Amino acid sequence: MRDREPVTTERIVATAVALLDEGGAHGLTMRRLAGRLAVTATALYWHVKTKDDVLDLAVDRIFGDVPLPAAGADWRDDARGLLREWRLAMLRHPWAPGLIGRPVVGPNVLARTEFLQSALARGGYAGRRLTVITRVLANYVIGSALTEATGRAAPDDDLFEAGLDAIL
Amino acid sequence: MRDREPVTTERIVATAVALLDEGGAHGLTMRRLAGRLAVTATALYWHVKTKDDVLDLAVDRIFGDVPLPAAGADWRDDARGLLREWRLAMLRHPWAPGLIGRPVVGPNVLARTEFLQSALARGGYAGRRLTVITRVLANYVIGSALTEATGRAAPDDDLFEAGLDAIL
DNA sequence: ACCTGAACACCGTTCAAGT
DNA sequence: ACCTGAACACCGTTCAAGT
Repeated sequence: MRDREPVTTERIVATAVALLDEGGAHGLTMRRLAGRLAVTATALYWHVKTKDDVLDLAVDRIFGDVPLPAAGADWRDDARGLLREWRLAMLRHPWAPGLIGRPVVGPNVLARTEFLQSALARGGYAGRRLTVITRVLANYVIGSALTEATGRAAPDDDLFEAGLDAIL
Repeated sequence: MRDREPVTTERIVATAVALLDEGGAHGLTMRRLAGRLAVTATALYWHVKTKDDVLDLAVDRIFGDVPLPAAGADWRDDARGLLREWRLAMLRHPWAPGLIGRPVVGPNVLARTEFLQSALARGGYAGRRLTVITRVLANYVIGSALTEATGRAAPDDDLFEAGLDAIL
């Protein structure tokens, strides 16, 4: 009852991210989420259709922290900088890579993917070659984050960078 | 009560895979699993420590279907053949990529990773370069399977193959 | 428009008890 | 050794009702 800011979708998502950071996928519960917002669990369903919605929003939310710089001089630096930050954002929220498999693509993820693609296009890639290289890079980042975030492989910035060297 | 074969860990895992195939991560329930085996939910806990154990076993189980050929003449064919089958196994069980993020590595996954690494070693990779290329390839496969299995990207064998061309 | 309360149909897991 | 039954502390979600 300390909590008197109105419940908004934004506050729901922010709190969901906090809960996920604290307890992993296991830590997010509609009831717990509601408790944090000083509201009944059932109240959430006025703002949000389902728990899966909350998960989708939470995943997209953390990609909002990946800086989307203005296109710089060097397209390669632009692309690699984005991929670097992309990976780091997921390592900061280790529950994210496993959830990235959800079918929904949020606006933040979309914007970053498009930035990557346009940087590569400036590098001379086009058509099918552009599609291939974009996918290879994006999938490499996702796979890396997934294995590193769960401790299956120790996070290693240099190794990740060396992998980029091998591709781009 | 039709079911009179004894409950074993193997049967538990096989049934778990079936349940996951039918209903995704959402479809696997200790109670449902037990029902299929004509046994009480609590009986499972004699064979298995926790539901997470079942998930780990199920993930490793499907990698047992990835053929581990004898090392052939062409190391590149060996490596790419394995990666191809690896991806296909995950696409046959779309719940798997998202669960691959669990910390536990089972023996089947381990054996396949080692086969990949040894094929690449035959190709002349060694030391740090070997580590890097192994990771790049494994992470590319995992990332591809993750995005394709959930319909975020349409599965496309040729595109996947073209990605391999760009790396190896 | 926004929230509560009660209710429904579930969960995973523990533990004493049976055979 | 292997399984049951009862129990505990939870879940997500719907829906009528309140303000």
